[in-house]
Amino acid sequence: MEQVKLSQSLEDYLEMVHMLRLANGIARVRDIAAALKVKMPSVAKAVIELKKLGLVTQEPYSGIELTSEGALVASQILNRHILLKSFLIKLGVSEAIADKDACCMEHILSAESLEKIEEFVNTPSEPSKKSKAAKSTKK
Amino acid sequence: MEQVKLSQSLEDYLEMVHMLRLANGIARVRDIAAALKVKMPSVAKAVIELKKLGLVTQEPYSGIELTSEGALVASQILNRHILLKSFLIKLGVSEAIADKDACCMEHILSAESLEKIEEFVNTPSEPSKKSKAAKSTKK
DNA sequence: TTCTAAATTTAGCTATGACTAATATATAAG
DNA sequence: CTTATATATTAGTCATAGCTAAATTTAGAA
Repeated sequence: MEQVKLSQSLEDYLEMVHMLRLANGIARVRDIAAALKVKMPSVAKAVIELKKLGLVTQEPYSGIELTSEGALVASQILNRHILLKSFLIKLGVSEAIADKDACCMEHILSAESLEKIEEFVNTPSEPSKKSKAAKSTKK
Repeated sequence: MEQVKLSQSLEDYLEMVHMLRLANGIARVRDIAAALKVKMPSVAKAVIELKKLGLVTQEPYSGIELTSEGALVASQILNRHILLKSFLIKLGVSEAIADKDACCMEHILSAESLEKIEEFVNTPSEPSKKSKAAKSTKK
């Protein structure tokens, strides 16, 4: 595997294809545009790029499919998103903001930071009544 | 104050002007280019933009100065950088990676997430088993 | 079936932000 | 003081990624 290097924008499009297919079974240009708050021609252009990269396929005028490599990359991105969202929520960030910020962070963090964040998320927190004082880090 | 909305790129340039002035007393195009790993003409262009926005001033062929507003915005960005770097280091990320990742995160996180991260950083941690945590002489 | 509306695509414009090459200015060496 | 080198600027190219307007195709309603 040659590790495709995607722009943040293309990562967003690819991830959204994956999410819409999980949610609706199909990823349509219209829905991608609505979800990412861009216009349909922007989606069409992005899909052309993703096709060139071998990450998606599409019959003309129909829904977008993921190739096996596209599915792999998309799920990696989605996993980062989920991890980062959980992480922010654990810090006390509201869900909506956690989702939005995770969406930006998922494209930029190094493997090392992601790893440490994962360790943190997987560390059970002590009886959290409201304590802002973390005590024991039991693993 | 009308809250200038800067691109990530311009935030990086403005922050670097500030850092170089703190470190060397002067921010030169050459040093900004070296620090941000871009070429000098890219810096020149960015400086033109920052001048238009009233954030920096510059005598032709000399160093870049911050306006009072520029200094304010730059120090806000730098403070975010410092916070995020401390945060990553507290999670166990190495200093170099923490610095690099902080540099990306500083442009994207919402006020709410920054606030929660700040709370986390300011929470004393108990003796960690692998204390490779903060101890470093940051520059 | 026919036609209208929605979805998709194409063409082309704009802004940002990088680059190289060439020019202008400043600084340092002799 | 003159000149070579370093620094800064200008001009122009390219890629990304958004947009609008217009053309094409699909699909649903009459």
